[in-house]
Amino acid sequence: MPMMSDVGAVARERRSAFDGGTNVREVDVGRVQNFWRTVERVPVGASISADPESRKRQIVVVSGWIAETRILPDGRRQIFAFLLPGDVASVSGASDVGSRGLVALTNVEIADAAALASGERTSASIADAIRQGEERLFDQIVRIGRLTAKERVLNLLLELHDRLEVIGLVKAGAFRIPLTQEVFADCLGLSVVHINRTLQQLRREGLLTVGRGMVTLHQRHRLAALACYRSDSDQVGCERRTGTSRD
Amino acid sequence: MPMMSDVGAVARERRSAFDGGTNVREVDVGRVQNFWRTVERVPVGASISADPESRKRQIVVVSGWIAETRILPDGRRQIFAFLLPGDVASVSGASDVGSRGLVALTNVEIADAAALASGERTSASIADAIRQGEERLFDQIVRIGRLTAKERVLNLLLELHDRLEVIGLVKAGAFRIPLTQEVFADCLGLSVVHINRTLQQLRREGLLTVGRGMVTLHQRHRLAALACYRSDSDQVGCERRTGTSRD
DNA sequence: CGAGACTTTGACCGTAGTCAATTTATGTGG
DNA sequence: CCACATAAATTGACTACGGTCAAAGTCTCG
Repeated sequence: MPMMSDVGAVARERRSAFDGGTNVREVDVGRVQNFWRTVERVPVGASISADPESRKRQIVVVSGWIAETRILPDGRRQIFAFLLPGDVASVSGASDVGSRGLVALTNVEIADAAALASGERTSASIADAIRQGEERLFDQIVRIGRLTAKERVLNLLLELHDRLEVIGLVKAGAFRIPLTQEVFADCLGLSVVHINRTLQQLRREGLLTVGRGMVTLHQRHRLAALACYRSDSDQVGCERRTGTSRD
Repeated sequence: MPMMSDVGAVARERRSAFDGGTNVREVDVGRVQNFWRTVERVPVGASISADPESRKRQIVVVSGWIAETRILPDGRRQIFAFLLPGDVASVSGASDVGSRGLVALTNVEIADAAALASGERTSASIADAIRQGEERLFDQIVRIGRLTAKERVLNLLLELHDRLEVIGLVKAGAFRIPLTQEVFADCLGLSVVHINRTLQQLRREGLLTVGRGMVTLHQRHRLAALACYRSDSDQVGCERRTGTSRD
């Protein structure tokens, strides 16, 4: 039985992402309409690059999942982060080997961040989204630099859970992740096989339920401790750290 | 015979860091004087935190090395980046477990970035320094996420070499690194023992010379390929990627 | 010269990777 | 609605890169 999949069927997350995602409410109607005019659709698997003329540009994810990646000349791939509805990212021109690139993991809708940044409240929330994105890079570094495979998987799932919850994409503790185990592996610096085995172990331990693109985390609090997970500001405890660890 | 050490004797890098480091020349005298007035000394080992009142602040490294780190509740440590003369970083209040903190790896001199950001040229170069710092975070993620121990060490050394060269701290291909093998390990997500063995291997292969806080990289071009190193914009080739690799 | 901080080494272990084959979706055309 | 092709998830066997422990060996410096 498959665990995750659905790399393309989850794109209709919903338009209302911004109602809860970034704090963009209370913007006057004119600007909102102008904003929606810039929305653009990107199909699964497509890479998002800036128009040839316009050097750089910042986009806001309206719906769908995007992966920020880099491909090494020998084929190895590293995914830096996942962009969810409400997230902001800057797009560079080239998406070739060696540089950073954005790839749509599902059908995606993106819009121009500039079109939103008209009011001070909106531009402030955009700046905030960017800051959070940077903050997550540090978590990512800790994850692949100092956590074990099990901790990495849990930690990432916890982060995704919390981020999705904020934008209302978690129902009854469960949420969709349109991620292939391979994508997971490339994000966490592990091999697909090992990701697979780690997930199974976590399932056997009853820590989570995963399959068909859906994930449910059980015992959130305990998981946070197990994965050295720190939700945004508060930091949680973390087990082990003495000699060999089995478990 | 020791390889690296000198965790504290290398702080007098030189005042002229900015002459070549960031593009801050041609600023009027008044501002420069005002800037130097904000310079502050930090002793080796001390952690740099923002004053209790002033929430956040940005600093510019004038001389010495700083490590941007995070300590996990169980003691594991991850170093995100090394800050060299000319680099800019934002300091948060707390430097406790779980959050990001700056630690002086040598005696350090730092100044207020704000004091520099008066002219448009200066503030532009500061923004540039920040952007480069962010860019390096991605390299760091690739390093610990997808490179082997040997590649990580070489890659980091190459980066440090290039950064130090720009600010004139490389003489005859050699440069000082006031880094303990332990610091190296915590940055690259490896154990001290393995860092030690990797360095020895690299030495035996004649790829580099290291000891007494000095490092010299031999065959730069070949190293870049071996370590998947991409100097700033251009990307270099990368070997291996098929089955077991000995070497 | 002794204490403490670093670097080295050796022995041994285990987490995670590689290969390759199998099973299970998912999707498409008839 | 079924056969087949393809993508994704699993498994088993075996390997190796990197970690842990612990005991030297070196430096540095007061």
